[in-house]
Amino acid sequence: MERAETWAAGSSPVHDQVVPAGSSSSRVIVHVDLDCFYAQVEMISHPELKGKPLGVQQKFLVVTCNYEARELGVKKLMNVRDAKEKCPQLVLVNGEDLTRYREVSYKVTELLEEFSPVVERLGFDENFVDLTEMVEKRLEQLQRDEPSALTVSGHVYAINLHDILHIRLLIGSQIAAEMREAMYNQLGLTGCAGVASNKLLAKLVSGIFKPNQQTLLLPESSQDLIHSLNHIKKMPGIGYKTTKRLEALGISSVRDLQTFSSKILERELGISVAQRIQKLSFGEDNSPVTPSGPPQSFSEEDSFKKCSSEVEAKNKIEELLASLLNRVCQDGRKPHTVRLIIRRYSSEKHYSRESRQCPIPSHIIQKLGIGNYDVMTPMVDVLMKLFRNMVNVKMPFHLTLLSVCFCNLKALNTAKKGTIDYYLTPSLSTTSRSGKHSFKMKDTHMEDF
DNA sequence: TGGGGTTAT
DNA sequence: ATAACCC
Repeated sequence: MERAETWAAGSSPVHDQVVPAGSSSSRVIVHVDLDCFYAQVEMISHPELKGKPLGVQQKFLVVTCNYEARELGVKKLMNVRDAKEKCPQLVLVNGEDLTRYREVSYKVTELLEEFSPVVERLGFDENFVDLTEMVEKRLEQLQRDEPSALTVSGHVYAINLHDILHIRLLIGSQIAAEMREAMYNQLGLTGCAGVASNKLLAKLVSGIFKPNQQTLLLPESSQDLIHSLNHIKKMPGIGYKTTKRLEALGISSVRDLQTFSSKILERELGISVAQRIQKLSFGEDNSPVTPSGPPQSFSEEDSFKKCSSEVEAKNKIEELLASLLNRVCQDGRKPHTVRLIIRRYSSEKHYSRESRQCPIPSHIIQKLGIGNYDVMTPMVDVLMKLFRNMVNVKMPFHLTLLSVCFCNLKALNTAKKGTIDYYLTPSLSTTSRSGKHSFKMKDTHMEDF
């Protein structure tokens, strides 16, 4: 593998900082970012596509593409028309079904969790891992087994081996290299990594050398890094809306935000957002790496030019629901809430969705683990009630998106017979022992209950 | 702009 | 239920 790079231009002043081992104030975080993820998954599924310019299409967009395509001028989220014009040889595959991408995405997260359980997902192709504890262990092991045996492989710039913070980050970058090696050996995937002292900096630095490389940020270079962002909208955590409001205040650069009056910013954006983003502008981010665990929700959506009848809507909802039920079945947990989301056509207005949600009736929840067709009809009925609550079907309407979401997921019941929980659990102490449903219990695995 | 996700209010 | 953020 290529060597790890350290992003630091100038010479670093050598001031020894004494931070006690295990000090809570200094963390080692890695951000792992897969290269053009959907395109990589497609090339693994279809090896004959390797070497060709490849784009992944959703509706009329090329949502991502491999580096061969990028060299020929194709960009992410480019129109299919423009992309074909730029690059007539472009091969397109449909990527509207996310199933395979989702599966591979979780394999990556699980692989990273083997290094350290504290892994936070960001989308399908990015993960943060808090390496602080693992680094501490390796440091202790080094001091015990091989005193003064820490070697730097490859060229690392401006590192001070007498600075314990540098050493800890360096060990973090060694772990990052092992993670990328494991991703390649076990899953065939390449990606970037950034190692730094917090999530913001790790994420920013992971993108410095692209593709399939990793970068270590030493604390002395963090100001250079954040000022290399030429606009505040590039700062993760400052989105479309906040950018507009900041621009209205005359703030456009990172330094503008750093030097802007905190009082006025708090008045304009609220204390929470103001304080958070102003700290971000200094490269400060104390947000923890929060283990993602299993997903909080499952959703499926479809967008289209026009849906204007109830029958049409019902057909689309049935399609979304069928896929969702398979996913819920695989997951094992049971959702207790269902939500329907729509987007209405509007000529100008920016992108707004409406939703209605309700609890899933308990008799439907019980049938969720096992099958498909018993649940299909009553669930569609529930969803169509939500639909008619949002859309007056007696009036003309024009929708451009439908989405169904299952959330409020609860683990399967582990209540054991004879315990208080058992008798307080309706599905166990009442329904499953009484009458017509009891035969179903024979088909399902009792240890699941 | 797609087809997903999360948290805060 | 919506709005903001992330990919």
